[in-house]
Amino acid sequence: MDSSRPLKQPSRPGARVTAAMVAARAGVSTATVSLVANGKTRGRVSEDNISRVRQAIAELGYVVDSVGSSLARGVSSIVVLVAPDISNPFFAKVIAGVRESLGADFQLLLSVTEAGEFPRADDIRRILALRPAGLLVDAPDAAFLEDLSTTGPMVLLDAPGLEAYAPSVNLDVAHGARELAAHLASSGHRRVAYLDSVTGTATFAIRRTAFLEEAAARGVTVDPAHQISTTIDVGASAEAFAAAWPQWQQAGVTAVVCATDTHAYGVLQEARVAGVRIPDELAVAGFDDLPYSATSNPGLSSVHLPAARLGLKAGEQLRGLIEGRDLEQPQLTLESSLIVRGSTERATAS
Amino acid sequence: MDSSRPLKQPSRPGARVTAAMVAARAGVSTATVSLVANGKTRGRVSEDNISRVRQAIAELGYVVDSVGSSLARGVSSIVVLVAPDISNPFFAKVIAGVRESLGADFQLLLSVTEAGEFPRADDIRRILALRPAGLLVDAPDAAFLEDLSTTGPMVLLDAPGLEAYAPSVNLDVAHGARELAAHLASSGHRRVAYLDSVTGTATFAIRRTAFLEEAAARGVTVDPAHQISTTIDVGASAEAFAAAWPQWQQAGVTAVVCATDTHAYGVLQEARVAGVRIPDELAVAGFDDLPYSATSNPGLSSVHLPAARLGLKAGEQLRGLIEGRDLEQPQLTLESSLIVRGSTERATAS
DNA sequence: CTGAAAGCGCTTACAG
DNA sequence: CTGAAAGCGCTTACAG
Repeated sequence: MDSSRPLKQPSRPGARVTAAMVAARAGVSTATVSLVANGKTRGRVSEDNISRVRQAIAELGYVVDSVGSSLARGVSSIVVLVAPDISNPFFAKVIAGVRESLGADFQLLLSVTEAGEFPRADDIRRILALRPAGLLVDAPDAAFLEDLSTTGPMVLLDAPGLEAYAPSVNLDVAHGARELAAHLASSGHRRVAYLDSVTGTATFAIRRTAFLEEAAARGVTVDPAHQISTTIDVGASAEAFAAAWPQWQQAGVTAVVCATDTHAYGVLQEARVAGVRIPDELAVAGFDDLPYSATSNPGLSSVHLPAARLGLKAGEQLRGLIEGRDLEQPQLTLESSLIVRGSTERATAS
Repeated sequence: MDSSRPLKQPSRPGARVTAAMVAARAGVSTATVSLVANGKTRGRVSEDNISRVRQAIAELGYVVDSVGSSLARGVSSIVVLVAPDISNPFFAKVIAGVRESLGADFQLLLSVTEAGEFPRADDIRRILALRPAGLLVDAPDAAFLEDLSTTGPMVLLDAPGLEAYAPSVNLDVAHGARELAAHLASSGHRRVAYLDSVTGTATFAIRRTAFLEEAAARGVTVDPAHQISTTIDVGASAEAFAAAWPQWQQAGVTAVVCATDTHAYGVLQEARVAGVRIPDELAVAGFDDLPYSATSNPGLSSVHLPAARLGLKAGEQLRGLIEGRDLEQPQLTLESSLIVRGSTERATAS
């Protein structure tokens, strides 16, 4: 009599609906409710009870409590994404890809640390205490993976050279780097500078090494004195370029390759201030192909990396592991390739 | 005898260390372990037992299992951030701010939906089933908040007009919008177009309304026929501008205001293609002041919004609620202001 | 100050 | 097909 509110509104707010309440309403045990709620009725629950329970669930607005469920099962439905830096548009895309592949069955928990730094053993413990269904680890170093020593499902993203630790999805940045070297060489550049990222992530070493090798093979000189590095930050990069440019210019440098587009934006910005004409006086290129590289003036030549696909594939692989499937290809590599824009297209291509 | 491995390495990997194991080692009950692990020993545990337990915890590498803990307490240590779109550099900064204020005590769970869409009742239930310690909701609509009807701690971000639902942190976008109108008026513009976002988020309505009002007050005409809208996407915006420009030009439009910098990038891009000189032929401005707005050529005039502070403040407020404190100021508003750059700085300022 | 015990909500052998 | 019961790991009155 005191339940004057319409039943459509699933229970009064605040009062948690439990399996016991559903069981009582449907006239069955909580075991049966659990079976129905989890779709494990196959040959274990009568049609009659299935529909009773379904109705009770609908009427009460019951949702399986994931804390209780996780405790009983031993794992939660949480997938943890460990990443060193998310204030990066590239990373936003990776996340979007992960979300897409994970779907509604898993919740994505972000474990972020200071830009460029990696979680310590402490943080890891706290994460593992959540009993995640799986782990996605972006751009880790070996030390971190040693620390981790988890036995659960795990997939690495952008972790070249660490394939021994877990199934991985990597980017073939070397390919794009070589294309870039070839492009600059064929445009007539003979002396090139390299603006690297200070982050010790493996991908940056590969970008640089592949570029330097191909450049050397094509007769392009990248003097060690013309290789500098800064944090991934427009301002820091602009400053570093401003400081280095006079020497570079004097040494006959006509192009600068940046480890990320973000670095390149700094160069573009400072070049404008300093009156350096791009691309005629200096060609500039980056990696990542962020959305704004198509918009800057001139457009920024950049090695395109499939961020969303990286996240998508990693999520798919992880799902496979969580569901206990054998992965057909534990190691995936996604292509990269150079997008040429105005920042390297000289009128005087050789 | 069979434990030949060094004890420093906290237990053998894979074997979960429980409070019972710690209790056994320290020669106390699990109740005491719990008290020590949670720092609730004040007048309840002897110094002696405290140090025994601490030592056992260290030796075994015990970490409180958060699933068990959450079930017993009734809430988890998870803070859920509900947001309509994260593939947006603006949002990456908001997240960084949230992380900073939340610290190590809480885990940040991202609940993302399709760009521009909001979670349905279904998704909400699944989130609430995690028993979050608190909710952070970015740019919600009233319908969503009605659905939510949660009683737990919740803080809204960028939710102007919805202060009745929960403590909020908002951005004073109207202020920047008015500054922008004043700036364009004083630069001599008399006919201006407006490129809006199709997302029905309140902030966009406020940006537009405030701009239109101030423009009108200053004798600047924004013909309804010159107000169009697209998704927040460089390409979509570029296309829309390409289609609209001939008419705008004919009608004497000399400036276009974009609801976001992302829209503005599309305009800049297309303007270059179409040979429209910026700012002389057309002035362009946006909102958000994304990092690349300082770098584009010309630099993009934009209303700066403090993204990181938005996340930071919201996180702080939420912590307050979770800890049961009364908020001194349940409603916070952060300033916005116009940053003038080359895209609106005509040589011929009146 | 301390520990035995109940309970959080669920899942899963197990016996019927 | 069904339900009583044990158990997941922890926290918190409660009695001592």
